[in-house]
Amino acid sequence: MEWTDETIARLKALWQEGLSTAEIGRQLGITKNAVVGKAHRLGLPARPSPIRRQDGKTAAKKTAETGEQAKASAPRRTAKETASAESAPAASVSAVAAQPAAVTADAATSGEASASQVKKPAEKPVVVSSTKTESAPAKPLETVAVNEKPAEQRVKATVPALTKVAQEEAVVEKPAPVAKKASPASRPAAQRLAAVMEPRRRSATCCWPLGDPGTPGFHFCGATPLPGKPYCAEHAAMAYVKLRDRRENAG
DNA sequence: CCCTGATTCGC
DNA sequence: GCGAATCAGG
Repeated sequence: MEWTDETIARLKALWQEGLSTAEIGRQLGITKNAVVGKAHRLGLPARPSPIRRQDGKTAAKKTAETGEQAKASAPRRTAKETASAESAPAASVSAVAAQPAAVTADAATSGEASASQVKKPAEKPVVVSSTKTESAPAKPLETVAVNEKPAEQRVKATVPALTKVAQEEAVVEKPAPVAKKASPASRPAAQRLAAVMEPRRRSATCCWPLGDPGTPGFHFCGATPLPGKPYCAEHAAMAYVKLRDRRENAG
């Protein structure tokens, strides 16, 4: 994997948005291991994990093993076939969304998530978390955009297609005709703040992140998004892909 | 089983 | 530095 500034930036952005490592990996066309490893090396903040390993023990065990059978090098390399499981046939046709969860807020609003299988989406650190953006130094208009970025909305990727349809229907609200980028400063601060904190409003522009957040060059796609989606048609196609099929085309 | 993230360690 | 293998919890 060639970690260009581009990919690193995207990793950072997606990581900071709270996407799962596997999710990030799929979008970048790499494995979750690569994502985690890189994130770890970059010193990115560890995100809530239910797991914590009992240190020392396993390490000692491994050390002992390698110590004893130093000759039998690279045993697990051969087990590489196991990895095929990940890139294996994506028979599942059901789920569709990568992170179309934006809907969570909207669905809740309309009160009909029909979420028999939706796992309490609200318990995730969704919208609020995106407020802690590190790209604050940017221009005000970007600050606004940041709060509408992709991950502000993530839902369990396991959301069934049916539910997704229901959600999309629930989202058919008309986005306020607000020219957010056009004249942010022309609006009263209160209004701008309100706009920022309004989770239900769909972005007026495609929020696909480009570049490194926190740097002047960072920007969002900016194209006209699909109705009810944070991305333009082009990037929505990249973001909303079948669960298992993503690794190929992402990137 | 599926998912998740963290760590280790050969390369 | 990289990431597959592995661990480990949900």
